[in-house]
Amino acid sequence: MSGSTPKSERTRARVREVAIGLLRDVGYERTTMRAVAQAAGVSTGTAYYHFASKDELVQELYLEVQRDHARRAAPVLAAGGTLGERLRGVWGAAVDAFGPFHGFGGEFVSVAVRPGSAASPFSAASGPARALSRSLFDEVVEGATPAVPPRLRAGLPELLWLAQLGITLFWVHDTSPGFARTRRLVDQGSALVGTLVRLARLPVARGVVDDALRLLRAVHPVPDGRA
Amino acid sequence: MSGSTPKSERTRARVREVAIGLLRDVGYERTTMRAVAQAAGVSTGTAYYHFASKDELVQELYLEVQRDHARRAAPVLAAGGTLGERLRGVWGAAVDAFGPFHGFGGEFVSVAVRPGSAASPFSAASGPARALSRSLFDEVVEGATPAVPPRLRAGLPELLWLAQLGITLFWVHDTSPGFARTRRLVDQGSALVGTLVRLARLPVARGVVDDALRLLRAVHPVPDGRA
DNA sequence: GCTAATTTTCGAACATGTTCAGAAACCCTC
DNA sequence: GAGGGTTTCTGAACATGTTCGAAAATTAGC
Repeated sequence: MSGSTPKSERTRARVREVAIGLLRDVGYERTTMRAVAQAAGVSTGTAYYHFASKDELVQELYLEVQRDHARRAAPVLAAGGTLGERLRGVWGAAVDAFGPFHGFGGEFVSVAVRPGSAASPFSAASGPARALSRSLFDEVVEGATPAVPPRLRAGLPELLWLAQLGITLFWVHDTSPGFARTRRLVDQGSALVGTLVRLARLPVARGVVDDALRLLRAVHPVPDGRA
Repeated sequence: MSGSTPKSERTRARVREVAIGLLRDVGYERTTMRAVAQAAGVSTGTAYYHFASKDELVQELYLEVQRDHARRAAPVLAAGGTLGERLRGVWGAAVDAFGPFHGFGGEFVSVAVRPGSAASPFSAASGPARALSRSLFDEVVEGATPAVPPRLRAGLPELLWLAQLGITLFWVHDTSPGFARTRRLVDQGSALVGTLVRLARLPVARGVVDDALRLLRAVHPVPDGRA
């Protein structure tokens, strides 16, 4: 709340940065709390004073990566284009942003998927990170040309965000050089979504689309709460 | 290879059973290796002699649960019915079989999703468990009336299996009483799949279906290998 | 400026997963 | 049944995430 930066904030920031650097360089397992504390020049107790758990430190890394993703996706979102093209750009930017962490991706995903974990994309703690990530897909849908049918506007971004989680899970297990298989998934998947949304305009599809939307609503009652 | 049962097998089986019981009753975290060993009447070292890690013990539990799932799904698969009905039955049986573990589901999923983990559904170690689970969806598709279009037979079971992973992930985070939301997801999701497969017969859908099948092939080059 | 409260830091302590050097039990050969 | 080799078992030891009571530093009140 105050204007100046109290000392405690500086210690916290230092621990945060050291932790992110270590996680980036040596992965989840080999980044011990003792190593973080030592590299930050404090005791382990102090590290725990500022961050409740190791997972909370991982959460900071997530935020950093998501900011990077948003940065990389910005030009795509500003450029216009079809839904498929925009989606391809945003998903592709995600693969680019995640790249450096592939070696430890599994560890991170494992941490993220644990419901209790602060780093879970569904947890309340990662609300800001999730909102940032979600908003990218709002923009993908909003700025598409030709415009996405209004009926789909409400649910589609959420669906695309979930699809990105799936892509991430796939990427974690992808050992092909340059993540070639994940790239293919992104390219063909985004094109497929474009085609499906185009088809959704046909009268024959109305029934299925309604069913899908109802499913989405039934399953997702609280738009922004904890799940 | 021998006919009789050596003593070592008995110790191993005892550890296995105690571990499964503890995991079932008190969850992943509170099931310590020391507790398992003590309850089995051996030392911790002995437990590690028979099982390389705690995850490997969890893997044993998975196998058990999957057998239970298969048992529950059997009558559905024997009964015939439409694709949607059969799918609903098999997915519903999964929710039933998983039920007792909901409290610790997240811990288990977290373990399962770690690529290195023996318990990962994509790992070589869980090949048998995966094959068992996969085969259920082969049967779902094979026995459906009216028959599933031949073009879809190859890829659909894999897709439905993956969808079950998604449902499981959803279930883990589902805190509604009786897993009501997950049940809705299963009911409406299986119906939606039924509708989609029905629509896939229409000429207008031929393009999308081809794209989807191509995507599946491009992304999944090795049908039964490690991924 | 001094005292009391509050914030921040420390480091020892605890429980856990895992390892390992060696002891014990077992099995086979002679 | 004695000796040697293999399998099985043991429990102490290690590193790790986390907790906690107390010390130190800082701030607030007067």
